[in-house]
Amino acid sequence: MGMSSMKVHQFARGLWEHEPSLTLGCTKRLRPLAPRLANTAAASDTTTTLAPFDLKSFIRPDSGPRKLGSSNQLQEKKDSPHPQVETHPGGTRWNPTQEQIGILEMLYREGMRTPNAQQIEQITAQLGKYGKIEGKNVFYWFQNHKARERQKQKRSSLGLSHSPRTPTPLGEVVVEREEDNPYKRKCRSWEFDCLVEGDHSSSTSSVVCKLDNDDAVEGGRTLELFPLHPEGRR
Amino acid sequence: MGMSSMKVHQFARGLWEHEPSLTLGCTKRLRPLAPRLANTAAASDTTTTLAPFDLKSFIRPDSGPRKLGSSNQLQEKKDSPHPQVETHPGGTRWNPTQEQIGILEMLYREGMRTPNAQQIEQITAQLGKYGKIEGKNVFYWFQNHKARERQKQKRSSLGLSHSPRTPTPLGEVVVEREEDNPYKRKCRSWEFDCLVEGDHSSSTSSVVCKLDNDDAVEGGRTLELFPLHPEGRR
DNA sequence: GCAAATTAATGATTTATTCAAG
DNA sequence: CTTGAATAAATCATTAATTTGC
Repeated sequence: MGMSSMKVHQFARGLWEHEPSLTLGCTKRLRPLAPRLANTAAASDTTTTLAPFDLKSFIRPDSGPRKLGSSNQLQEKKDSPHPQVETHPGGTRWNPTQEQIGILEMLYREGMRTPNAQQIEQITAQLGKYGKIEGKNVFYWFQNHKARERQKQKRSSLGLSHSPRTPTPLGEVVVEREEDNPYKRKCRSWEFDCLVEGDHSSSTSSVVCKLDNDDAVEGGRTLELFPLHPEGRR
Repeated sequence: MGMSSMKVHQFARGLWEHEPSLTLGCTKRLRPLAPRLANTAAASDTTTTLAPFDLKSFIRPDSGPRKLGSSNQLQEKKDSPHPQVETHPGGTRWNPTQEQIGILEMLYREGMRTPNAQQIEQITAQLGKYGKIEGKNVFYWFQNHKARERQKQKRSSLGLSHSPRTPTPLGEVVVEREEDNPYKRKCRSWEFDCLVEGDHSSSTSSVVCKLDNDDAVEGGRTLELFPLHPEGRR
């Protein structure tokens, strides 16, 4: 209701009041700064139980366990009474199986370099049959593999240092210079198959990702998405 | 269970066997302008309960399910009698409002540098009251802002005298050497509030993100997630 | 005054670098 | 050492402010 919107406004106003300098900031943008209005966005907050938006929680997330040499201002408290982020089961880092690696390498050989969200989704689903895996693993794998192939190439061109290892996929083709693309970009907004549904009361908006997969992965596998452009850039 | 794995196995094997023919050596994709709309993996079949995992669709994304404005020159501008861009009027990139910028800058000043997923979620929810925004926008904003502030600083230190016009907020805290952290990493897997549910028949696994937000923004707002570690690194 | 051309700023992606687990 | 994970740097792409010509 109006109440809630008021809340937000209050919050915002509070912020600004809190920072006198902010006014400066507002007029600071030299060039592209238009007296743009917030548009109707505000209107949209019709009935809402506004979220807390607790600044403190932002600045000093409970998750800030150890702070290395931060030494920044903002004292922190090292509490962690509520591990809100349940340490996901599975523990550490992804350890790909042979099958997974095989598929990934094949895809790479085929030319895949930066799969988009949709593709990653599918790949992940398939590789999941061979072992626990998440989208980010696929995402990172391609990034790392690409970068390291390039590195390897560069290195080999320089001084051929012994490269004893490498379970070389026999018959592997040298992937020479498969890159250096003209770099054409599309810059489109990413797209995922996400639906937004207004829902019951919920002080904060929560994101729920539902993956309707066939097999029952151990209930509760988290699925992460990430920023990816829809079409492979190239 | 065994069933599905077997199937996958088949699939995988198929891929490998396919490999030779797929060598895209010849299919130079200088221009991914794929006329072929074969899209839809969705359309595909369902012949098997197993997902398609169509390699072709991977290599040749065509991902533009819809709205893919195709890429470039080439016959674009095709009408669209229905200006009904289901994409929001802003269609393209995020254009922050003053309020949004103000809040973000404040948070930055407060010391926030790399908000974690949870934080971003909250920030996004709040900023959403002032205008359309997605998590990735917040994520990028912090990255860009941080990088550009650093850039600015470096430049000013190198160049001539210290910037005379610094609108330095009186008594404002020094921007501190907020960088060059010892780089301590936590290496945790990102976490978002995602749930996985096995679901009804569906040839392909699809991801559905449900945001139970209050305001009903034009139905169908896409929500993207991104890779973020749960706790701010530092 | 308005609209095309120019330009500054900045949003969005990719690449390079780095840290740390095994 | 190898490589998964994460961030920072570099780069591209698009928008809005400004300029220019009428």
